[in-house]
Amino acid sequence: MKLTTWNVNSLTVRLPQVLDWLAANPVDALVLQETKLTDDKFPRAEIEAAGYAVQWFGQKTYNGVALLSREPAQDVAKNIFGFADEQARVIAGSVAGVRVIGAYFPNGQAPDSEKFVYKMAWLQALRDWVRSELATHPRLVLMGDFNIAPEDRDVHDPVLWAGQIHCTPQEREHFRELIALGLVDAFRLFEQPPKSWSWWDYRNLAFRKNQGLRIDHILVSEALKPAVSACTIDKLPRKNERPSDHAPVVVELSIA
DNA sequence: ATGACTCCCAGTGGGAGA
Repeated sequence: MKLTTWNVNSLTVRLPQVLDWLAANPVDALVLQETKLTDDKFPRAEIEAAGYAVQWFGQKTYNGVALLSREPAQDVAKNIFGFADEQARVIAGSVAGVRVIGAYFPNGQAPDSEKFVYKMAWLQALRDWVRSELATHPRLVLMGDFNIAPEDRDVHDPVLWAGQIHCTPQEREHFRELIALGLVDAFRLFEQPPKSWSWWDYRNLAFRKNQGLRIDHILVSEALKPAVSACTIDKLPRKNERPSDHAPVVVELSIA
């Protein structure tokens, strides 16, 4: 079983790249972030024609998430249960016996901003909700654009980024608390190339210089951990013309 | 370097992203 997360930074712009990628990389489920589409504009027909069932939850201009899957997802949920949120950030569904949660975590903008306060509240609500989801769905995968670089080795220049958004102690503590629910960072189960990032700024030739952050993650529950056989970042789409600034992250599970 | 790029909605610029 293969699962993938990809922040596409506008599905309107990136749909052809997503379909090309899926043709070359068939997966059981793919969660997208930053679709930036209202639900009436979602390209359902094109995705279904490519052989995927799809659920989506979007809004104008910002945010927006989707869950593509070979088998139709069951028990689909949108956003964090019990957390009133005007922003479309979470979509969840059960695919082949695995609870798949796709999330676009708030950016937070700056540690002294109102958006950071929202990010902290969102993270707390997510944790409480994921705890209850785990209780009912032990086989669970939480993946998406976390907008958190968990450790200094996830940052191209930890001195430059120290205390900056994505790298604050508060964000990293929230990441550790998610892990403490009984999840594991699938990427770190394996030896990885040093300087592995999932995002590179569009500016400053950052991709060419490999100056990035690892902020897109796949967390799998302890029940699924023994089944994880690989986890990789696919840098290839970042080399496309008009790429997303994020690369897809792929996890492989040795289950049917 | 208070920038740089890309997207969006706007409307011939500005906010947001990370």
